[in-house]
Amino acid sequence: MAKAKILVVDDEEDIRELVELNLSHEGFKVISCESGEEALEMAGSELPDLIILDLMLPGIDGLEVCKKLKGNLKTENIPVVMLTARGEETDVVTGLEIGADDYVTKPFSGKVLVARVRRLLRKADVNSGDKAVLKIDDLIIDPNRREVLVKNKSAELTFTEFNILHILAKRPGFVFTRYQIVDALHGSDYIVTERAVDVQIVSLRKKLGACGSYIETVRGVGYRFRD
Amino acid sequence: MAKAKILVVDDEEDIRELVELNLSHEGFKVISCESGEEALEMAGSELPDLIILDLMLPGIDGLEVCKKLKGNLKTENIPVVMLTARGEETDVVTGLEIGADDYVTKPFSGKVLVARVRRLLRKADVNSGDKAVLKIDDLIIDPNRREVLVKNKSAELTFTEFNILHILAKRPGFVFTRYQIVDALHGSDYIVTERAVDVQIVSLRKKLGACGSYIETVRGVGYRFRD
DNA sequence: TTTCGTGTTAAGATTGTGTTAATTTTCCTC
DNA sequence: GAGGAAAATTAACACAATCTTAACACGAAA
Repeated sequence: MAKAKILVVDDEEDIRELVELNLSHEGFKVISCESGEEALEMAGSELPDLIILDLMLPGIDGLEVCKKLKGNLKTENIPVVMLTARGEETDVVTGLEIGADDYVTKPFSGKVLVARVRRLLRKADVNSGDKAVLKIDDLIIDPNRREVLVKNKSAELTFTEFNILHILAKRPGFVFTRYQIVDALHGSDYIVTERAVDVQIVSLRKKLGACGSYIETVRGVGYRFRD
Repeated sequence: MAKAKILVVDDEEDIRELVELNLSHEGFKVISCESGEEALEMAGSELPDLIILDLMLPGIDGLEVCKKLKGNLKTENIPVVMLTARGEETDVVTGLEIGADDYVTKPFSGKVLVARVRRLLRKADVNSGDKAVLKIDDLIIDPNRREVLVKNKSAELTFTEFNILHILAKRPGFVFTRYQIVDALHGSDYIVTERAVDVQIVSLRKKLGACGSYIETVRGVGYRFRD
């Protein structure tokens, strides 16, 4: 997976920095915040690949944040690691019931934390089902290689082009509005013109050559991959 | 989605106008009021698609309004965006607990606000449950694909044709006046001749071929989908 | 710096939608 | 039934909305 983005939520600066240091040292992209509210907001807008969540937070506490995350379609699949102090085991149980995916008790070693994170990311990666190779007639889309073959010849797509194609092709026939596409690409409240999508579609079709027509425009709505 | 109606509640005229300007510029229909009491009244009578609610209001404050909205069957599903000044974070927490769907802190950029509004509307749209596939004998209507099959052959409907068919078919036997149809398509106060609907119906029937007769005209009233 | 990816803007092409008006159908009354 | 009025259908046209495309701007990476 391309450098995973991890959201760290803790109100104690020491701990937050410790966690950040460990993770970024291992090549993860780290974003962070101090409160539950911010966490919910950032989870929705940044769509991190994993969230490390302290149990004790001012305002909405970790349990509540977790519950909300798991209750939201958009964030429900983001793995959550709970950070707890020893002696809060009761809450840990509750956390797991609520849908946290793992927990680490303070004090913890950086290595342990990183190992847990890696494990969860691998799991999520496998479960995401986004790695299946799609074959549609002369078109082969391989998410693992990030490679697209048209009549067995490689089409050099850019990052965004590939993602759009993948999004559409995963659900053939299903219509996506331009904003749904933008949402899937970047988080929500990523601000662009609808035309930006059109432009990508144009060059995507061009690069797909004969298979370009697989991408249909649905006037007044958006785009879809031919079924 | 037909032009969404948005209720803006703020006692400061500047802010209200700023919000209104941004939203109407983006094609939303905007209604507004200055107090919590009016907000509750208008929410009930106008049933907006979304409400933007300032936290600080004279009389009933934003939190209270939100709570009442979410506690009322009729309005509980209307998404609420809270407007707060920086430093009112504590209230934001409460706001989210109470059921506000998002919040934007002042000062805010118009683009961010619009992006948030769009996101919530999309979410509401997806959750609205209007995505069920309808099957009536040889006719299959799939809102996700925006596709209509007549005897398993795709009928290429335009945006409006599809919407009209969907509106009628969702309630077989139920008669819709031409104006009800227009209202459902575009908001109310969209000005057209009744004949405009007739024209759409004609080409709709033509494209539906054998299934065209499923759409019955009810003389002097409007149209209905055969039961 | 140069190149490449991405987003914006605006002009042009295409398709969709609404109006008008002539024509046909329906239904009511005689 | 026949006549007539009201309503619905239909086709032709105008214009409006939406999509496409090209040219440009900007920032990040090479």
